[in-house]
Amino acid sequence: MTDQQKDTEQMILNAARKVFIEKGLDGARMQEIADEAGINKALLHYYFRSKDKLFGMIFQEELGKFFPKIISVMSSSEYSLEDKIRAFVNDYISIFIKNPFLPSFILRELQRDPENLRQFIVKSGFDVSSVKFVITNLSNQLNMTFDEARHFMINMVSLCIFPFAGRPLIEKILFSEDKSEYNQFLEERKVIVAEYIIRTLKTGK
Amino acid sequence: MTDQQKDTEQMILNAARKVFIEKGLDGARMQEIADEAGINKALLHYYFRSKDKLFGMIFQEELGKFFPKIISVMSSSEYSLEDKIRAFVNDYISIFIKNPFLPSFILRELQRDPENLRQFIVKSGFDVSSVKFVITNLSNQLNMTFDEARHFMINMVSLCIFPFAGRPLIEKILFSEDKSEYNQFLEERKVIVAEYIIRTLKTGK
DNA sequence: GTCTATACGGTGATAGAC
DNA sequence: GTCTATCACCGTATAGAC
Repeated sequence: MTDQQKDTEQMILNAARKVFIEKGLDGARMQEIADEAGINKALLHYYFRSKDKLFGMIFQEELGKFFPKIISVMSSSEYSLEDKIRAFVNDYISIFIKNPFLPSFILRELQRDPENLRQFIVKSGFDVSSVKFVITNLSNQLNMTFDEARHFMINMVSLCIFPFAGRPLIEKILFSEDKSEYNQFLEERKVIVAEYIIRTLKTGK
Repeated sequence: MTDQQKDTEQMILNAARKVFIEKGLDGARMQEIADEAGINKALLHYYFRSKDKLFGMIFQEELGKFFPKIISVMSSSEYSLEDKIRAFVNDYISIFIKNPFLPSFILRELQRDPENLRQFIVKSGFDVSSVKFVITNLSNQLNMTFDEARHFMINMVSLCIFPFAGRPLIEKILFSEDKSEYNQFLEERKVIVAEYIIRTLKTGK
């Protein structure tokens, strides 16, 4: 593959990523992706055959980003549980600060087509069983049932993700016009959410 | 307006609600709505002029459901703070159990078009300032800053909503094929989330 | 009010020149 | 590999009969 090919392909992917994440599969237009990439529609099909194929590439990539890579840290024995929670929350929220529309994108497209999810998860290289393993560990450490630990885990993830997925609404209702205020708020959550969760552990369940 | 008119109009709205909520504005087809309502496309336009207009009706309605009506209860002085939290969480989660796709729908469409949000909120009759009032009250009762109380409030809402918006993903990763298991899980959260939040109040911040 | 038929624009995809 | 031109289809919207 020549450099030129690689460049064009990459430019297309970058353009597609931007448009698909903002508009979704249904809302995106091949013309808009072509414009964004500075080429024409025909070339999109030359490289990726169809809109669906191109979308698949992007979705796969983004799903990979979405899955918390640090999940395995949660099951290590090197750090205290509290520090693991701090690391998880901090890293996960940081990912979304870097990719603010990632949560909305993933949630939207999963809703649109939940059927193919399993194969996408497999291809993304995410190890589903590791999450169950983490939860089992949690249930042991915290004297909880598996079900309770699952609630706990999902609570943690909810607190990280929702302020991104619900940003338009929350921001309009509870924040000023100044976007930096909400960004500041998200920044604060790296610490606040972790401490909030840890606090629940200090009282008996 | 005759009964017949009212019936047809209502049938269209019911069909449109179902299709729009599932597919979103971009994914929905007027043909599908017509089929669902047992009529033809032309009649849709006769009653609602355009797809956008029809969508607006539905979105407006659903946004009204989405806003927690019980928010004012939070600022009453009749119940203890803990009981108010229990009531809020219980009622809010109950709404989503009855309307499981409401959160995804609202979040998706807000993401698509955040601009017109303000006017939609106004028309939905939701009083934005009441939320700020509740948060101010919270900050007084809990010896917090406004900013901290806002985090607290958003945490509470996150824990209620996210398990619905993220259901396809969570269910696939952490639950069995049996749908009733996840429904049971959501049912449990009416109590678990409230107690989880209350627990954070019992340790000093 | 409700239907069938159709106009009209847009969109994904392909053909073919260079 | 990249472009222009074009096709075939689909989706919204309207015309007009009943």
